[in-house]
Amino acid sequence: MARPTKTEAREDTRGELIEAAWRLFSTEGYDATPVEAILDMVGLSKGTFYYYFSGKEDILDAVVSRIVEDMAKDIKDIPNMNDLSPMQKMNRFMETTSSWKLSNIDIISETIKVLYRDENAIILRKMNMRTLREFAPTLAEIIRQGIEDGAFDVEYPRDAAEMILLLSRAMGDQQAEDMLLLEEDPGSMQRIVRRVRLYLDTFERILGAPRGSIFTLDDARVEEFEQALKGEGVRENGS
Amino acid sequence: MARPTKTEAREDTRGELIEAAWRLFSTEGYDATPVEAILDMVGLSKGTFYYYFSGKEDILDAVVSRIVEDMAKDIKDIPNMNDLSPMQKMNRFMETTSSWKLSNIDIISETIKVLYRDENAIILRKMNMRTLREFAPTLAEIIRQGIEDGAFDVEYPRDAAEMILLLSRAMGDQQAEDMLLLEEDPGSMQRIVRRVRLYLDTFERILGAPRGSIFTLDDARVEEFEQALKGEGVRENGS
DNA sequence: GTCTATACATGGATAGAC
DNA sequence: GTCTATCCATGTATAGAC
Repeated sequence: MARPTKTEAREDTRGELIEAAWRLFSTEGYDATPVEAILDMVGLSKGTFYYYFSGKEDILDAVVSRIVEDMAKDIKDIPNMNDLSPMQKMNRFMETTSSWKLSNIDIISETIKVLYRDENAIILRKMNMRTLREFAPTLAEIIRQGIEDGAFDVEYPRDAAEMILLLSRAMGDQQAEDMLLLEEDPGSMQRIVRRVRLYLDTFERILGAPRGSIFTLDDARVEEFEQALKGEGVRENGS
Repeated sequence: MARPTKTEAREDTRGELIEAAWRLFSTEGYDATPVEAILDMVGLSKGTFYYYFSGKEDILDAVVSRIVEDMAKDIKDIPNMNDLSPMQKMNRFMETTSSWKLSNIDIISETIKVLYRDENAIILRKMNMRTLREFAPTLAEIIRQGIEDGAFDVEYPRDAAEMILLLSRAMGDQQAEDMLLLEEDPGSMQRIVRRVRLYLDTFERILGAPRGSIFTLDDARVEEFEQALKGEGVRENGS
């Protein structure tokens, strides 16, 4: 693994470091990843690291920023998508941001297992703080539109937005735990579905939207959910 | 600071270590506290530490256990307090557990400032996990009683209980942040009150309780809140 | 069973040359 | 902008006294 010469590959050293850091943090954990390991992966040495970052926590911040900003790109436009109803916008928002997005549950499941370990609490904390700050305004705007539209009944859109984001974070926490349990106890599937329903219900209540008007978790969706989870964990009985 | 001889004071070495650890973790932070510092405070040396604990994270677990179990003692009986209505039990529960308990805000505010620093995320995480597990059954029981009583309308008490605990955790997070901001921007007081109201409102909605039936944040309470916060931070103008 | 003293390895951070 | 060399704090482990 010879280090590439200056003239070729190395044109975004900082970016490479961030990417390598994320790859390691998300597979090994934050504490468990020595700065050295990041450097090794990219083929650089210590001095260089401290040229680009003030310390280990600094590169974690950079990693988090990159991830959150990537997501932010996808949601910033939602309020302007005039072919969508407020409710559809809301759904789109939730689908884009929520880590419990079903479609790629198998892809991220390994990552989740790592991130939700106690020692990595700092990663999630930073993520959550950033997402709250970055996403709340957009979500508030969607809510505001919903109010005008008569779909929602909320007094303070910004507060409601933050509350919803906090709630979905909590939901993510729960689901991460549930997913781990699921590997040994497939019976906990019902509990998961029950919880998701309760969360969705609460969202609606916060928004003052009629029950079932948004975020319906219909049987098809549950089915999809189960499939995704089965792809994980219980691979042996390929039924 | 002579070390006490074996015959006298040292009869609960483990307990002393836990207490010292908490004192340091809550003032200096977890990472920032070397195991050495804990030992110094108690007057012991390294070997002793590893006799009682398997490592640094182990003593953190012990600290968290002690705190959570202390709180648990105070709430375990609430369901049996037959002179209280379900709503009153609910209120009692919230008052006992919530870190946003107003009465001692000035006492704990320094601690909060430390605990809510990113690097200490692991402490809060462990706390939250434990509280959820320890308190959810009791809270679920209270809710169950409320359902029988007709005060609440909930389908799955246990799920609702967990949801409420998650929500109060989120509330704690927000308030911790707000409190820090408050020191530079006293105008954020309104936002705090607004948020608390929204949270209380959401609690009620989750419980299917009539609006305003529980958790009322009346003006007297707000006043109390403001006083408590003024005692903190803005001490210079003793108005 | 309880504690002291000490050794060791890891890993974050810095200084300064090229 | 990148490297080498080095420092030093600190978590962890162990040998052995009482």
